[in-house]
Amino acid sequence: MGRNSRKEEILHAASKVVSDKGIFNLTLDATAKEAGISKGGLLYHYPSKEALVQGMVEHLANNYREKIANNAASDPIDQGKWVRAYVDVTFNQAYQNKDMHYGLLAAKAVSSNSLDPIRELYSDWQHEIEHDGIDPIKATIIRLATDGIWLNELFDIYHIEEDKKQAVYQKLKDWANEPDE
Amino acid sequence: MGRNSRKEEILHAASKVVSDKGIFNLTLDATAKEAGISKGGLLYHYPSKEALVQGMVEHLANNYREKIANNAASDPIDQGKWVRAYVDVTFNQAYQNKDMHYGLLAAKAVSSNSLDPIRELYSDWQHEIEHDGIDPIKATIIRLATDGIWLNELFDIYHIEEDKKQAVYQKLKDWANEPDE
DNA sequence: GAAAGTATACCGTCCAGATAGTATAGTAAA
DNA sequence: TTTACTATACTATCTGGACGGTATACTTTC
Repeated sequence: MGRNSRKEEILHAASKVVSDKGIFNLTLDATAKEAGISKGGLLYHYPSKEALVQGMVEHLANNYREKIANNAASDPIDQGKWVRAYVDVTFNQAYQNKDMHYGLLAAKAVSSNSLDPIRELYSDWQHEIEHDGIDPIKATIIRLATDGIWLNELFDIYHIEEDKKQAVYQKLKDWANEPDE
Repeated sequence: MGRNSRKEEILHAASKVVSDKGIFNLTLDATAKEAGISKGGLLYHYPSKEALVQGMVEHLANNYREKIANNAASDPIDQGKWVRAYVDVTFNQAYQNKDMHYGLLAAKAVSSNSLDPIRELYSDWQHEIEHDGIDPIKATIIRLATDGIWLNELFDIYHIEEDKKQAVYQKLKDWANEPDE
């Protein structure tokens, strides 16, 4: 733990700064203060602001990829397993460390390449989802609707009510269980 | 035209700066240069950066609201007209001045209240969509999937291919035409 | 086993450059 | 004469990041 968790603490602190104060206030000073270390210490771990944001994105991408892969692997039914995994993890697990999503906001703000790991991730998932044994367009719509929820929340445009969210979740999962039409 | 279009030109220039150089480079200098006016002239129209961003968001919200309201009003069939209007406009019209969406990015970066007009807009639409004569959960999913497309593009996470986009569009419209289940 | 060296993990200060916003003097046109 | 600007100069503040130092633990060498 000791060795690695320090860097994670910093990433978490950076996310919190973005979440609390917005992207423009994601500064090295603020991050260091939030993480309880000095600016010098922060720069020891992440030698530039860009490296810090890169770290946020990579951490997020790795976590997410692993979760969904595990979920898909443990699904007893082959047909639709990737779609279900995507829906399940995004609805139920990703919200627990939602603050990590703020890494995306930061990445979008800092530079365009820093989003590369995310683009690759979604490109891979899209491929799995389209070859998942269910109608690829329907599968894509399920994916897009799922994205719609978390992107709306991330952007602070529309926050779906909990009961409505559950109803949407159920319907999307039902669709993911129907065979090819 | 003369009086009002100057302000619009400035808003457009600001969007272009965000689109080309990212949120962090949306500066007053860069916006003025892009709009072909002096910094003093820019500040004459928008006395602060926040006012500029506010202008971007309000202009975007007004345009969007009007387009969808018109589309819904001219739909011969009552049932599902708001859902269809939302899907139609977002898929077909909003992409033409896509750069305006960058106002959202800027607003998200600058301050949280500047997104208020957008939040109100979406809150109103969500209400219409849920009372549109079709299953409200299904209607919400259609809305979310539509959001998924443009938010993914705005965020630069996933760009759907044109033919796939058309197929999704068709299926969503079909669903919006089916009666209540 | 002491001395010397090396790696890791920080701290705190300093500075150049960028930026928002102000001020001001002047211009053109309606 | 008011409106709609241009052009330039200036201030105050913030920020990234470089840098020099410190503390500790481990390793090598004699």
